[in-house]
Amino acid sequence: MPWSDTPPSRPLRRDAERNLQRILATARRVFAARGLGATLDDIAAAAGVGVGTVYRRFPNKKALLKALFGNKIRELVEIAQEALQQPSGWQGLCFFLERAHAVQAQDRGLRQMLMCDRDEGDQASQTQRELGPLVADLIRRAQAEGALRSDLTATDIPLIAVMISGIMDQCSAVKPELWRRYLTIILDGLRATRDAATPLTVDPLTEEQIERVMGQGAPCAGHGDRGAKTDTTSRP
Amino acid sequence: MPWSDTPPSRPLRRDAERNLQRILATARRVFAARGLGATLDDIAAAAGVGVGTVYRRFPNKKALLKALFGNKIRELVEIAQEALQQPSGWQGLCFFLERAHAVQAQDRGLRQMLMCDRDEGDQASQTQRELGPLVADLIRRAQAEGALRSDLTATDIPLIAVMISGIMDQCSAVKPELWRRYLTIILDGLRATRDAATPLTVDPLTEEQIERVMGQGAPCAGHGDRGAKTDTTSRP
DNA sequence: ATTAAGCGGAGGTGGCACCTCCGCTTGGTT
DNA sequence: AACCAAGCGGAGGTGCCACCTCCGCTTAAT
Repeated sequence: MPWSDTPPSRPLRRDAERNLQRILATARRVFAARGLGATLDDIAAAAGVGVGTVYRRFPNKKALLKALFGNKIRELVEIAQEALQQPSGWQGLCFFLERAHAVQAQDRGLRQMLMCDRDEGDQASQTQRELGPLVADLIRRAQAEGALRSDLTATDIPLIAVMISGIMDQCSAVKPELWRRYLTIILDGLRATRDAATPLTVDPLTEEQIERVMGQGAPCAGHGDRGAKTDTTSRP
Repeated sequence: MPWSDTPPSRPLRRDAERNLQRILATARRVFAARGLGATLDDIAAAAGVGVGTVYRRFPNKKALLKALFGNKIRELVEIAQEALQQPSGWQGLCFFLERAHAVQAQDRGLRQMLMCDRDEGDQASQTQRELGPLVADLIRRAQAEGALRSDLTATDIPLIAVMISGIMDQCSAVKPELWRRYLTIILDGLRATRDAATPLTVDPLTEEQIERVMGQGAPCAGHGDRGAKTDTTSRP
């Protein structure tokens, strides 16, 4: 299964198979916790194997990522399909946003994958093309009922995901479920009309927690990403 | 003024003064456009001077940043004060969120500064401590009127900023004013009750634009930040 | 017992940001 | 006009870190 899709040339030796599984499991865990920036060296160490062992199974980091995230993204399509079964369009939309973000909440690497790391023909963007029509349908239905504000479009959904992801990235270490609080607020903003606000079931961050999240020593280590050098106004 | 706060040891030579101003102006522009990750080498080149010239005026990058962002952050305090003058609490809150984010929209570096790069006693976190009570007041007033949902707290404000910043970071190159669309939605989510949804005055991204924003080749270059190596559960 | 498959992890490679240093240039002064 | 300290440029030093390779040793399988 790894190492491109060459047919099962021959079964691996038992220890090798065990190591492979260890690597996959550890990689999932590490990328989920630390994001795609985690190095294969880190993963090897965490899995208790040498780097060489990782590189024998996967020619490079990208190949490992592909192996890991291939199906994960299909999950979103399944959630959208299940959402379309919901009794009302509005419920369907809520269901989708809730579940899709719950999946992303577990996995920082997946978030980065969805936000920006796609490259051309891989499953990621392909699956996302499948997702598009389903989401458009969810929106259409909810609007037809008059429940969803009429000026919302399909392209708003990924940008809602961008907002919620921001919360997760900043806060998951301190309060992993906090994103639900803000999704509730956003959903209240999406309703065409409503009376009372939906009660927030997740408590806000305390002053002390917010200090920890925004304060000194937070991520951005070394100022992280240094901004595209290539000008952002034109594209080849 | 630069180089710590030693008294005006002696006026600079005319050409040196000109270069200093060039450096400051360019640094503002570059950090605003590319974020704090921009290098002093980049800034020097953009300003048409050598790196050495930059380092003669500022001992290191941090010093330059301090010189640039000192006042910028006070601006937010002033906005909050002006917001407290508004006729209603709700209008005040809207005014504050609108204006405060408008300032951040112009400046990616400022955003990063506010989100995470503070270190202990500098003006940034100090000013932010000033901001706290003002924001708390804005919220109290808007709730007293019954306009703002009663379960919102002061710590929600910076997290709304996190969400909106996410939009700006992803989209400012493609559609700089897009954040207003999502702020409108969030504000509609913050109202205690409402009838119709506030019309969105900013158009959504087109399919083609969203492709450009999320698609292949986006930021995250090299996967940027590689996730705290130090465990996030304890702090010394 | 034999042997190919597998293993580990030191180290090579490349890239990048921060900053220093020193020989040349130039504004200001006398 | 002549002098010289202040200023300048930018090549290059330093440190760091991620990716990946290589080869002598170990071990499962026959």
